[in-house]
Amino acid sequence: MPTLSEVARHAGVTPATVSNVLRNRGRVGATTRQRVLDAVDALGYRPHLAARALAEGRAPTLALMVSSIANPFYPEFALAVEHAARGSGHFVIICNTNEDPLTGRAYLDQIAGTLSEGVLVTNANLDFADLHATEARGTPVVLCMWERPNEPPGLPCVAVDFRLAGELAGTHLLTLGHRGIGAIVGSKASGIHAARYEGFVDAVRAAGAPKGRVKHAPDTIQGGYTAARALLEADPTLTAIFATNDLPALGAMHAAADLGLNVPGDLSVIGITDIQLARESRPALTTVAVPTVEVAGLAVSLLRELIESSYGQAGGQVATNVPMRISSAPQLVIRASTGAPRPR
Amino acid sequence: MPTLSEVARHAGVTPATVSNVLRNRGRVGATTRQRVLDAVDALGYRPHLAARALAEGRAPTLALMVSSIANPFYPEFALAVEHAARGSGHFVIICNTNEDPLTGRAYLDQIAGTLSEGVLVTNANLDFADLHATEARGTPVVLCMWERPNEPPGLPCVAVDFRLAGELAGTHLLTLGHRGIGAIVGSKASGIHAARYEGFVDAVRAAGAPKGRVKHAPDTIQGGYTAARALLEADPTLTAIFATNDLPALGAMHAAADLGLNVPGDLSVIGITDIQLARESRPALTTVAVPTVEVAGLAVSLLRELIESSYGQAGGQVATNVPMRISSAPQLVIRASTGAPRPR
DNA sequence: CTGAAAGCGCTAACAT
DNA sequence: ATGTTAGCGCTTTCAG
Repeated sequence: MPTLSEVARHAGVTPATVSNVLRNRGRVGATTRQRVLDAVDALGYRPHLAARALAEGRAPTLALMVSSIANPFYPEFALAVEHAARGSGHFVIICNTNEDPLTGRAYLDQIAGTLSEGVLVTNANLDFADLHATEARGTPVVLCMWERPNEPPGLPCVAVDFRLAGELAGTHLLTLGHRGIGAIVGSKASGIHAARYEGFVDAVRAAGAPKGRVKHAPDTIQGGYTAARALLEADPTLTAIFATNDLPALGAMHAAADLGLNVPGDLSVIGITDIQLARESRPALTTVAVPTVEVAGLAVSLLRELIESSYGQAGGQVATNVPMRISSAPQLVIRASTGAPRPR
Repeated sequence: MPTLSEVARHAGVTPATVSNVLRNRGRVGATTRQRVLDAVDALGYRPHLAARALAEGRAPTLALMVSSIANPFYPEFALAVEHAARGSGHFVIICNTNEDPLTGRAYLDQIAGTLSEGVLVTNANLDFADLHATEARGTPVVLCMWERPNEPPGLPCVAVDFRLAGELAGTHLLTLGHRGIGAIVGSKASGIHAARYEGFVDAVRAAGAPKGRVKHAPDTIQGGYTAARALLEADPTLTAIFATNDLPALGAMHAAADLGLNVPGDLSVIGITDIQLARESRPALTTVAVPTVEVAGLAVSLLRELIESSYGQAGGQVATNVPMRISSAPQLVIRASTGAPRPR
């Protein structure tokens, strides 16, 4: 691998000049520039990113913390993040925490500030203290999916109004005429889906409808399946199920199938997020769509801003107030899994 | 962020000594070592990975080239790769090529050898010439899912006997009694699923069964859906569908549902790979499982070996013969989407 | 067993 | 418009 100096020698100039033409800095004569450019591709020169990172004091990567990329929401989000990141010349390192705060901390300790100049956090079950620590050490952090626009966390974030998402789902079901509605809410350790459920409950209460049954479940198809069966067996009069995420909603549809229930004839099912699979399930899942791509874009651009401004600052303590971006509102997407309850 | 020298100063030793204790190199006195260790965590020191990479002449990351991480197979594979990579202290950078060779090349040009010391390639539709070029520049490359153990590519790889996978699928259907079988084969530009289809055809031919219809389709649920409908409409007597991948197989099941066909009563469906979704579909998909985790492990360890040995070599030209690892055989996993054909 | 010194490949003032 | 000079933070001979 040829180095900058080799290119310089080959072109009969100094390394500084080569560096300048490569990054369009100090003005360089048109003829010299051409000579350098020729040398560059004569030798097949590629800048050494690690060397550059060291010299610039900044790394060309962003770390994306996810609990497990096997959950289909994350790949979709990761794709959008990568797209946005490339726009600013960043590569993205995927950090699977497997829901383990220690793994998360290990990642943060190792790469934050040394290999990545910024950290994007999805619901990866990380320790907030660790996040604050990495921020204090000078590496900006942004939370990608904060669920409560009205209750900012202590960290920069992009928020999505998930309470509204829950409300929209509830209202849709109510409007259709459902009164017996079961709810499957993601447990995720820290009751992370609480806002979604609150929105749902508010909608139901506003309609003066009887509050239905609730069951907590892991954020998986299987989790939703089990929860739905339990719900339906405990109360066979339920005509609809609301899940705080698409995966459990999909599981609920499977449960219905196994119970001989037709969706949406006998049971309506609605989720939240609108992952790819929601479009591809049979019947297609009605859900409340979260603007995933937009959120990824907002998160990356907020992170970039924080990164830029952090290089102005002295130590690590950056901004005075913690910034929050709010995504556009979640939107109800009516597909085939919901319909009017039919008298049984 | 404290540096090595600061730690050294704090501990009253020189940087060299700190480096030594941190990496257990030159022998260091127990007492000095302790002093250093204390300084390290008194200051909260973290090694600067970019600096280390530069000094060592090697980077702590591996690049994983995928066509699009949105295809559910890749996240599963990526997870396994990351797990294996962490075992050797590597982070993994996800490179989505979106099937575009130019994007792939851009990634290779930028990170291979400067930010990543090795490249893992899945069916990302890259230009082989580019791959050879990065290899020639000294960065090892390994193909993760070569489909023909008997026809090694010119690159190091881990091969899976996909011909056998196709054969297993075909045999299963034949054994069940099917005679009218439709096939959906992934197009993927370069007819990448040819081996799978050949195996299937061989099985069918060996049984003296009439060769059924074939339809090419993209490797998606939608692609399988469309292809299956076409197949079924063209020949309603088909009692089974073989798809060269799980996603199209899932699509075929949806098509069956929309056509009012019961699976497996009216139509049996089988795929290849055994992605997570295959287990979670209704009915659960019968498929031929590929040892994904094993493949990821083999790929990473082969890559590691190539990396180590490449540091011995002078320029870039490494081994004399191109290594190939072969995974254990694909295995039929019978679930609920296949059964005996019922007379219609 | 520990220190001194050179340098990885690049950037960034500052000179010229 | 180009060259000089210092490093970035770490590793690594080679001395002591």
